[in-house]
Amino acid sequence: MDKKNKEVRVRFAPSPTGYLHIGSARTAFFNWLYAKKKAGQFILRIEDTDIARHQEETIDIILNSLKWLGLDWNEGPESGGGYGPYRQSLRLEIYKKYADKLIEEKKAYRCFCSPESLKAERENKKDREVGPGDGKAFKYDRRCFKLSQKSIEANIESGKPFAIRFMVPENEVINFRDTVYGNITINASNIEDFIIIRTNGLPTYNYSVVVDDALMKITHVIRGEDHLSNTPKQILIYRALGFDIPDFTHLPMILGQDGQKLSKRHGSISIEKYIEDGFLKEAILNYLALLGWAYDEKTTTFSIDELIEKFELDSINKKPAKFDYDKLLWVNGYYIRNMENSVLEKLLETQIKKYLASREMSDPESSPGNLQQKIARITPLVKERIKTLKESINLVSPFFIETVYSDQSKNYFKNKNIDALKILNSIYSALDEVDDRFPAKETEGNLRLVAKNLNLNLRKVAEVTRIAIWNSPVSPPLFETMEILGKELTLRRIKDYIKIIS
RNA sequence: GGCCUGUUCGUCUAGGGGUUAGGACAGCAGGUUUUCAACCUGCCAACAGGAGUUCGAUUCUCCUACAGGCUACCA
Repeated sequence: MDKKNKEVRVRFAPSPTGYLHIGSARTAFFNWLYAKKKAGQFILRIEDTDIARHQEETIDIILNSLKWLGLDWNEGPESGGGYGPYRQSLRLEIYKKYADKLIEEKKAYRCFCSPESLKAERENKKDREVGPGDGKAFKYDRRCFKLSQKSIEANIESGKPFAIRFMVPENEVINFRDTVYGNITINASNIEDFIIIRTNGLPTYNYSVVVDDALMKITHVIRGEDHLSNTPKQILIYRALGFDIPDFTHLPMILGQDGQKLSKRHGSISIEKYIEDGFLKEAILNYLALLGWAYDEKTTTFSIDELIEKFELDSINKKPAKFDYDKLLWVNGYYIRNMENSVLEKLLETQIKKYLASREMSDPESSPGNLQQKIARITPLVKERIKTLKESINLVSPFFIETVYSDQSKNYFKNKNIDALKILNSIYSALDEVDDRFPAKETEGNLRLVAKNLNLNLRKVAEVTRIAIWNSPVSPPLFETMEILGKELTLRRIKDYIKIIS
């Protein structure tokens, strides 16, 4: 069939060694975007062939992070599909079958050498090369390929463990075109006979990935740049097995601010952590899209639909990108600011409930319905002031918990040339005159009057009030805040604070 | 060591044989303002270095430097 008309099938193939890494999330996202753009299929496959590092429970974490990001897949371990199973640990028979075929065709062979002895040889070679050396890396000398049929059988008979090595053709040139990196040519003589099936019967990455991608009819392999150097090996396998070779697209790495591969010491690298810290999936995805890709010279924010429309694999650039947390924060704030209030309310509600639960309290004075209403009134006040959902707690907690004045608040006016006590007494009476609904307009009007009478600017009066009712020099807009707090609470706090500084 | 790849403001990037090298984040300054934000205005700031090709190179070629990846019975 014409390649152009073939249905696009892409895949994301994480190995369950921890959590969904921010870099893997980008890889998944670019695959997903491409599938959506081409109305193709997005396949999820779990590469769990490394027993030592494999952790069963992390599969769920990864799947949940993908779901949270909205990167839904058409075929995968849970959903199934026509090309399963979608976990490599369940496909061992398949790998074995093709390995046997390769052995039969003399394109692979059993290797009885022990890993330990080979490792020793390798080290040895390295030591000897402290001088100019011969310019060649250690390459397995194929000694097990040269074994006679008889000794092979004897070895098998005696139960001697073996791995299976791929027989790399000599003097073969491998040439492929990467969507991002362009034409890559390397000579097979630089590649040693690498292992495709380990002694324990499990396949290695470079082999299983080919078998799976081919059998799952993957048309476009989109993955991290760390696999670019592995691609020639894989192409050799495709050729040996007579499989169609897919298109390759390698994505530049994501690095930490120090230019090193993004790792734990750079801070948050798992999607989970970003969820917990109050990031929005739209913001994360938008930011990730901009790491290594740009649409034009100015656009920095894209909805998912716009990305699907505008995203192109061949405009991805080659340079590794440093992860800029500040820019992510900005993007997140942008999305919060531009969000429907009703949507933000729900998110804030979850956040606030979690916070209250962590303090083992429910909203002290409101029923659940009241809590919702209260949050609905608070939302527009904080919308432009937060960069993450989690951050909202700092700004909003005095709405929900009793104030315990900090030392900073208690001493706030000590060395300032302000008669806070006098001002507060005036404020108290001025506010007491406002009716019980405590509308912002009226409280503001009254406080302006106080300012005028005391010959102060509103700024000073607001400052004093803010410390008293909010226990902080920073708050949401003061008069709206008092309105939501209500007359009773507001006045009570002012009274409390007066007592403290008296 | 070998092989592969890359290098535009601090960061993400646009651009591309002749441009005041553009935008965004961050930073700085100002405006607005009841604080903090948001918003508006302005400023700072880049083609790694050296050769070559060319009338002209940041753009093309080569070399160097630096960085990353692979070179595993990790993925």
